[in-house]
Amino acid sequence: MQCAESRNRASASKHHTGVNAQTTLAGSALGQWYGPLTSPFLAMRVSRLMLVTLRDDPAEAEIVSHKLLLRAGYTRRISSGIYAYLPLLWRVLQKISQIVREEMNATGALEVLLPQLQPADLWERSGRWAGYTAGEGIMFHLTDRQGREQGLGPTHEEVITTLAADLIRSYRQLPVNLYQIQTKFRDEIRPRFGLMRGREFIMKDAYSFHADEASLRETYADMDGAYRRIFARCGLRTVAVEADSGAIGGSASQEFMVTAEAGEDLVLASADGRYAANQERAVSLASEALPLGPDPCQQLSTPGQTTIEALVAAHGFDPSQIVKVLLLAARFADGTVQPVLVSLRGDQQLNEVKLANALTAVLADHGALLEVAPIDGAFVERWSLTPGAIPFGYLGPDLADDTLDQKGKAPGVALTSAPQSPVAPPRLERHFLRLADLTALDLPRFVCGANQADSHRVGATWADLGPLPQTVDLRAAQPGDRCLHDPSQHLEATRGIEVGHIFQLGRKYSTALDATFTNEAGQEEPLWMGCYGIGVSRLAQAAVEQNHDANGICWPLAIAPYAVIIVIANLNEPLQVKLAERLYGELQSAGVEVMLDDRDERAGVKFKDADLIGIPFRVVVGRGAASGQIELVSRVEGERQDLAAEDLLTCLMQRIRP
RNA sequence: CGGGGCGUGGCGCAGCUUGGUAGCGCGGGUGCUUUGGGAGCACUAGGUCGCAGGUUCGAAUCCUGUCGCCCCGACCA
Repeated sequence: MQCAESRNRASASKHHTGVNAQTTLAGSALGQWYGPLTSPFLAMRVSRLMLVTLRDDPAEAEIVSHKLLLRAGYTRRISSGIYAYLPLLWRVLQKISQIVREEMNATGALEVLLPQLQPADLWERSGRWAGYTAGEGIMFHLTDRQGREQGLGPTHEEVITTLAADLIRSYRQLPVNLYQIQTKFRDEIRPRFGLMRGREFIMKDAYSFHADEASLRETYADMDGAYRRIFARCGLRTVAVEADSGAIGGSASQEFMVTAEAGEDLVLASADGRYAANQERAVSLASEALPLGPDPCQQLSTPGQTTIEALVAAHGFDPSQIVKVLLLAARFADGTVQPVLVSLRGDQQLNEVKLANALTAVLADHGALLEVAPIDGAFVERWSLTPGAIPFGYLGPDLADDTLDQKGKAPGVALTSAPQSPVAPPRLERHFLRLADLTALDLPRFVCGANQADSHRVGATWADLGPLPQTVDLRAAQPGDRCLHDPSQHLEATRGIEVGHIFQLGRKYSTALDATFTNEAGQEEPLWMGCYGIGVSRLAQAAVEQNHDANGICWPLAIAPYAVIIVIANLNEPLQVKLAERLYGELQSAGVEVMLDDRDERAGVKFKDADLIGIPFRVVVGRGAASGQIELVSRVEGERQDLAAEDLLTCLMQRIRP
């Protein structure tokens, strides 16, 4: 299939007017968008590549990988969070896809392609339509000409589970694992960093179905292994971490992080390598609290001391002796607005993700959690609460429910939400949900607000404060914390880019969408499910973030758009052109993915570009061409090697396929 | 959504405070010279300053609105 290019090689003139195989759009005959690389894509003349490299960093890019992908001509922004994949990047994406495909297939997973346009009623059945389309929801949605609502798939649980409900009847068909590599649409609150967080991006997503949880665990472990092989084959350094399941739901989940400074996630890991988790999820041992003196509880005048810092400065307390109280309001899909009092030890920070999970679990009846926001003056006004009833800055865990009483207007009159809102109108609960982190509840005696302005209590005990709040793990683990598995170990922080995530979903979606099978005993039961994602386009950029130097990208060989670039140093030297063309043909024939820089540019320009676009091996055909001598340069090590043209193929093959 | 910043030839920027109808570098084209790490010289094409109003004799510049893009945040009372 590479014959078209071979034929043209002979006719390509010095001015490169010959039509190359690449321009015949042979690729479209592949049929599959994300299909494997085939021979028409084996080689490329740079003069035909529409390659535009930039000298200056584009103003739109902030992080190095984004700058390099733009400068080296891999991508262009079309609008915020939406990018075109140019020819070189498309090859990278196809290579990554192919590695993913091979490893997925090796586990017995089946490739499919599911619709991106998905009917609202599917999402209503799973209970996610409102949450995904209203407010902070990320699903692009539209109404078709029949007036039916449709969403653009941000993920495919609903579709795949519906298919499973249709197709899976018996335990004899199980387990199965289906995957696809496809464009996803997510209307991100804030797209950023190019392909890192786009609104349209390429993802591999897989969904497995099982007769029981043990089988799910088995496939989950298979996926863990497959993912490790995929990232290793892509040449990436990754770390697998415990993760929060987030909006997808379910129980166990693990993320795969490409370690890089520009990563959006914070990973906390122990030096012994036995524990690693996303900070959202991480657990650790808090430091011991300093004990407070035995004096009985008494009021302390603390005018203007509304922060932990001020209390500490004025009275010499240690932050660990204080219970701080955060006042928040959680809004749910059914319109409920639930005031929440969170008690934390003064030296600890709230982990919002843990809080959101706790709220979702405790108040499951109210549907999806849409928002958690602080209660402040604006909130008091909005809900016509008694002004001044809530003594901000002096809150105690026992703040009375009657501070939520309304003054004046009848409930809800002045504050209905926009009439066209798809979500139920908000309705304020008139009592607090009281939660406390274990580190706060463990304090025998502590300092806390007195629920009146300018006053705290010293030596309070939980017994003094009425009913105990619900105990939940709410504190954020921090770098330096002691580890649970071995208190002599401490958590260390690394930044990471999440490129993969695997979940044990359980039966959440199968139950909601009535996807059942008949078990061995002849009874119907919901399928067990797992899901497994890889951000293919994000992975490409993460690879750049992890593999670059001052001169440009240094692609790992396995995902480089081409393995080799042959540079003709001086196009006016017929001997050089002739030798380069000969080597170009030889490498193609040997199946090497090779590009030929046949542009009429000075050598320096071509060297710079070769470095910038990051091709792993550069062959320079220059002055030595007359005597059949060429130069082989490795992009990463920069090592140069002079050799006879006849030895190039052998030498390269050793490097490329050791 | 809140905060901050930015929109001026293809790209990166200056000009704006103190209104007088655009400038620099790179890039593009042509020619000559040069030819192993982003060449030199000459000539040349290309923008009416995001868009819409307004003020003014006159607006890239001042005012209002609007659109787009980037960054931080959307928890710590």
